[in-house]
Amino acid sequence: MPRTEKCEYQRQGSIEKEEQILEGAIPEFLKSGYACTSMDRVAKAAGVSKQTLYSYFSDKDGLFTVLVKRMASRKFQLVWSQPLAGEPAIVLHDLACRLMKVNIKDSEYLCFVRLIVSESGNRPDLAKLFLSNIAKPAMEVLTKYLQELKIAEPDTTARIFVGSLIYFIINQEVLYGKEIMPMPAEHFIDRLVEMVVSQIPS
Amino acid sequence: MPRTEKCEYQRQGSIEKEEQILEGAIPEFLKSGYACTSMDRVAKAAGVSKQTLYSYFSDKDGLFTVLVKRMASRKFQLVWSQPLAGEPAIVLHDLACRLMKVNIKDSEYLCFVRLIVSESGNRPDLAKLFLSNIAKPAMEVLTKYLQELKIAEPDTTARIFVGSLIYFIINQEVLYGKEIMPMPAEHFIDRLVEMVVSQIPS
DNA sequence: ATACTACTAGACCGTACGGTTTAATTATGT
DNA sequence: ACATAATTAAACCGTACGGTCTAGTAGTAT
Repeated sequence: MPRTEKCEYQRQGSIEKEEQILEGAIPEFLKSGYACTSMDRVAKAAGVSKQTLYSYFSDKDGLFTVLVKRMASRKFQLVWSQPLAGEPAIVLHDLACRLMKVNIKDSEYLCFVRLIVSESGNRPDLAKLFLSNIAKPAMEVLTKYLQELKIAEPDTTARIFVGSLIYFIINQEVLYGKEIMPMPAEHFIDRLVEMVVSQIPS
Repeated sequence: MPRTEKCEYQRQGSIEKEEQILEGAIPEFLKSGYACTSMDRVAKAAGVSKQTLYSYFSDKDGLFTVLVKRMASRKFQLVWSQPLAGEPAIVLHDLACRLMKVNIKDSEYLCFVRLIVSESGNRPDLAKLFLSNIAKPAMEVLTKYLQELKIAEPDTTARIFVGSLIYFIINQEVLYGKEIMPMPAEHFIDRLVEMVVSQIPS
C-alpha cells in the first residue's frame, strides 16, 4: 500500500507515481478503447510493474474512471478559457477556428470523443461527466455572449453554432468524411458565422 | 458448405438462414459493441449452432461487416426516402421532426451510430460505408431542395441544418444530455427552421 | 545493522473467447 | 433404401486477459 497517509517520507512521491501511471495509460486507452486495452500493456506503457499499477488503482474500471475525469477537466481549457468579447463576426469566427484547429490538430481529443461515445452505453456516468465538464460550460459561455448581442433565444442559437461545428468535425475527421464528402473548413465556418451574425437585430 | 451454387434443392433455404443469423446478430452487436459480443452468444441469439454460423460467415469480422452494410442500407429509407417539396418552413420542420422522432424512437439507430463511431478507429472502411450510404445521400437530397429555394451556398447550409440536428440528438440521447442540459426538441427545431428560412432571399 | 517501505519481475489462476473438430441427427433427391 | 447435404450439440485448443501471489531488490528512517 503505497498511499501511506501517515508516512512523511516518500521515496519518489506517490502523487508523481500516480501521474506517471495515468500518463502512460491515457494513450493506451485512447488508442484501443476500453475493452481492447490490457492492464499488462498499461503497466508496460507506464514503465511500472503490474503490482504497482494495482496498488494505485483498484482495478481497470477505477483507473479508467480517474483517467476520463482527468481528460475531461483538462480539455475544456483549450478553447473556452478566454472570455468572448468584441466584434461579433470576428469573435465567432475566431472561436470557430480555434475549435476546429484544436480538434483537428489534437488527435487526442478526437480519440477522447470516440472513447466517450463508445463507452456511453456501458458507462452513462462518464458520458454525463463529459457533458458537465466540457459541453455544458462551453455552451454557457457562448450563450452568455449571444445574449449580450440581443440575439433571440441565445441558448438555442448557441447549440446550433457549436453543434454544427462539432458535427462537422466528427463527420470530417472521426468518420473520414474528408474523403467521402469533403468540404473546406474555412468555407463552412464563414457561412456559419455569417448565418448567426445575420440573426443579430439591427 | 451450405452456400451450394449448383444445388437447386435447399432444405430450408440458405438465404433465409443467413437472414436469420443476421437478424439474431444485430441486437447482440448493437447492445455490446464489437469486442464484447461473443460468437457463442450470437449463435444462441440466432437460434443456430456455432458450426452453422461459421459455415455462413467466414469469421467474426466477416459477419460484422455484412451486418453493418445491411444496417446502413436499411436505415437511410426511414427519413430520406420521400422527396422534399412545398412550403419551406413546413418542409424543413417536417423533415427535422421526422429525423428527430425516428432517432429517438428507434433506439436501434442510436446504437448503430454509437457502434460506427466506436469502431471507426479500427475499421475506417465501415465508417466510410456509413457516410456513403446514409450521410452523403441525405445531404444531397437536402442540398438540392435548398438550391431550389435559391439559398446561398445550399451545401453548407444543408450541413448546418443536418449537423446541428444530429448533434442535438447525440448530445441529448446518446450522451444523456437530457439530464445534464435539457432542451425541448420542438423548441430547438423551431428556432433552427426559422434561422434557415430567414436565409431565403425574398 | 535492522526493520520497513516502495517497487519489480514473473509465475500463477480462473475465465472467456475465437475458431475447429467430432459425432450424431435430420431431411432430401434419386 | 441409400447417399448426400444441412444442421446440431458439445468437446476441444490455443490464446489472452484481469487480477493475485510470491520472491526478491533497493532505498530510507531509526
